[in-house]
Amino acid sequence: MKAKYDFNAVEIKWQDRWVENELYAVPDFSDRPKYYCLEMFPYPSGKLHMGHVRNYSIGDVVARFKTMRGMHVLHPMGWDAFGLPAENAAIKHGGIHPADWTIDNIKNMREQLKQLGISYDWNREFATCDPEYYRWTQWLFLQLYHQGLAYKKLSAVNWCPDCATVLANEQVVNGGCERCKKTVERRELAQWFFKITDYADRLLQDMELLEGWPEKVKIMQENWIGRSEGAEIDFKIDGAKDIVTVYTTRPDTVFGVTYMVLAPEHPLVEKLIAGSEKEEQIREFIHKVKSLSEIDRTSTEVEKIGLPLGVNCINPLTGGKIPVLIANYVLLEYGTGCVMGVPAHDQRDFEFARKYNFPVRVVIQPAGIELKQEEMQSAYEKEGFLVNSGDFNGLPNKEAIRAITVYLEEKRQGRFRVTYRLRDWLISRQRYWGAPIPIIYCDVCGVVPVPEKELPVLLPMNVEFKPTGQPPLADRPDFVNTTCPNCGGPGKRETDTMDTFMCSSWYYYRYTSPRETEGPWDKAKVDYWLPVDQYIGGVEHAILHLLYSRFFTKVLYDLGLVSNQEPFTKLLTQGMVLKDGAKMSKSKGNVVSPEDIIVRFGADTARMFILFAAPPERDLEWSDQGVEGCFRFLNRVW
RNA sequence: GCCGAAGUGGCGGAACUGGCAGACGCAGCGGACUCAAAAUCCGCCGGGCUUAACACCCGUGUGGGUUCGACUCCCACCUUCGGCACCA
Repeated sequence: MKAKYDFNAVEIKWQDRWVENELYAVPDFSDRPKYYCLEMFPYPSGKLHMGHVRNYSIGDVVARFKTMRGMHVLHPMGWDAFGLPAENAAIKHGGIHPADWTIDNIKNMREQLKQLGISYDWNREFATCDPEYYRWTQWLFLQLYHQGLAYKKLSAVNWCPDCATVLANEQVVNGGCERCKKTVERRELAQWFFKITDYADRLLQDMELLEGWPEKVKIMQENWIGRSEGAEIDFKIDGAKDIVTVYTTRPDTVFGVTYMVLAPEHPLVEKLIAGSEKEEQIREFIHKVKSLSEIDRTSTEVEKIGLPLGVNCINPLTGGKIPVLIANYVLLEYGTGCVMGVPAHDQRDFEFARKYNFPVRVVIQPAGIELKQEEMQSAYEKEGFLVNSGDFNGLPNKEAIRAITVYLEEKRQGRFRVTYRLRDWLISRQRYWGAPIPIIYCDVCGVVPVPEKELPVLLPMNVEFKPTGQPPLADRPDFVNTTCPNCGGPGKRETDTMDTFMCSSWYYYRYTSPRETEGPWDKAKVDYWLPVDQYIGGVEHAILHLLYSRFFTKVLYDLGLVSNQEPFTKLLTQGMVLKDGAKMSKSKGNVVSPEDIIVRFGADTARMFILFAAPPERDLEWSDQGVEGCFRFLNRVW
């Protein structure tokens, strides 16, 4: 009879031999066609979970398949090692340094990946918290800075009271912190931003290059960028020199404007109410709206409240006077922070006008029916022909959009404008465990970038970790106080660190030349290997990580640092691993640990089951019996 | 509300371009081996009507339609999941 399938002996024997022979070490170049297979690198949280096993098993199959087909395959692994959990662990179990915690976890997870038998070239491994790595993260920040793509501005930011840190819009989920779910508040802080909005159009247009991406991911990015075409129109304030500029996608309805609404934070508001008798009342209202958390502020459930400023503006087309107010539903960040109210042709405006008794003025009539403002039960938002609109009467409203904008442009009271929902990328974090932003503030010279030869700006090791709201680095005088590289006078270092999404926006270039010291990478090697032929990871990165990586690639392309316009040719978003119909999570207690499975059945059983049980892009329902079935199968094969 | 995806046996899921629905695995049932059990091996395994067997009928979320032929295409609807959400 055949010997029993002793998976333990077999797996260890071969894994040792792979290491001995450096079987998966990949030379930098080859005559064979290249293939770059990449799985999203993990955050070293402690141990591998089934999602990792699935992700890396899929990648391993692709890499091995392409190798067997005679291709020269790059299949590397590394660590997304900066981030909050390390710091939280340090805060929670005092005495553990985030660096030690992270390094420990990496050691564990590396061991587990080796046990799984994934065919990585471990010679190319790195962690984003290595100074030799974040040196180049900082260098890249400087490149963006020199391009005018990094800027600092005071702005209301999302503040998580629990994590005592600022969150990107992207990290706010349903008004709560992405990590701890705590309701997010608003605070004014000076923050560093990247001008990703400058690239909005290219990010949108180049999506046609991404044939190997799931349609779903492309649509999500498209919606996130949220391009909209319209016009800016200037309304003069009656009896003053000031101008209110609105953004609208419906310039065809300008004749129907019966009120005007500014965001409470709009810069003009202060000026308009100064000295007015209602000043106090208005201030109070503004304060109330501002203190509202993001969740209350943006919820559709919340009642729309407006407050007249006691000022009128002039409709540039009719010359008529229109009352100006402020309201909680108008957002400063979108468009111009100001909306014109057209109750007859916008449902939201219709409801608002009902509440505050603003007139409903019909300016678009559908063919065949006559709309009467007194009888309208809802706004008419569809197509029609212009009425009550002076010289534009009779025009189909689609044509009127263009005609009216052109007319306003000639009068210099309006212009075509494209707006995006996408906001600039906020990269400042008031946290310790991240790459320091390489900037020095000098009383004489102002904002001074750290000279490239002085990089990296090292993260000091000896720091207190307490969520005081002050960045921990600010408590270290020997870090903060420095000399200005420009004038040699006293300078203070920036104490914010960078969003970890920044570290993960370029790591796939680093694998091509992981020990490079003259630059972030060797261009010849990047040109050889990039773009990544197959990228594999969870859908949860459909927007953030993938959009940021695309943005970075375009900036790098413009700087001549890379030759590819897009980073990832093909993308596979694998489904989640579920148990009992829910995502595996500690809180639900339905976690199956890869370790146990490997001990009981061996890595091959684990890999086989996870590949076999569901198609890669679909969610996978965990089944203990299915695992046993795979194990039995392997026994039979053996 | 808007955008998107998915609904197939007891379960996970196959079915590539409109051509034998249910591959493969799990569970279940029957058998072999065994004193017995586990393991292993063999057979059956959507429902109905039959049943010695052939044959026949119904079946891919619901209701219509196109077609010689529909899980597959078209229209309407229902359910579930994911994303966005006062975006002017």
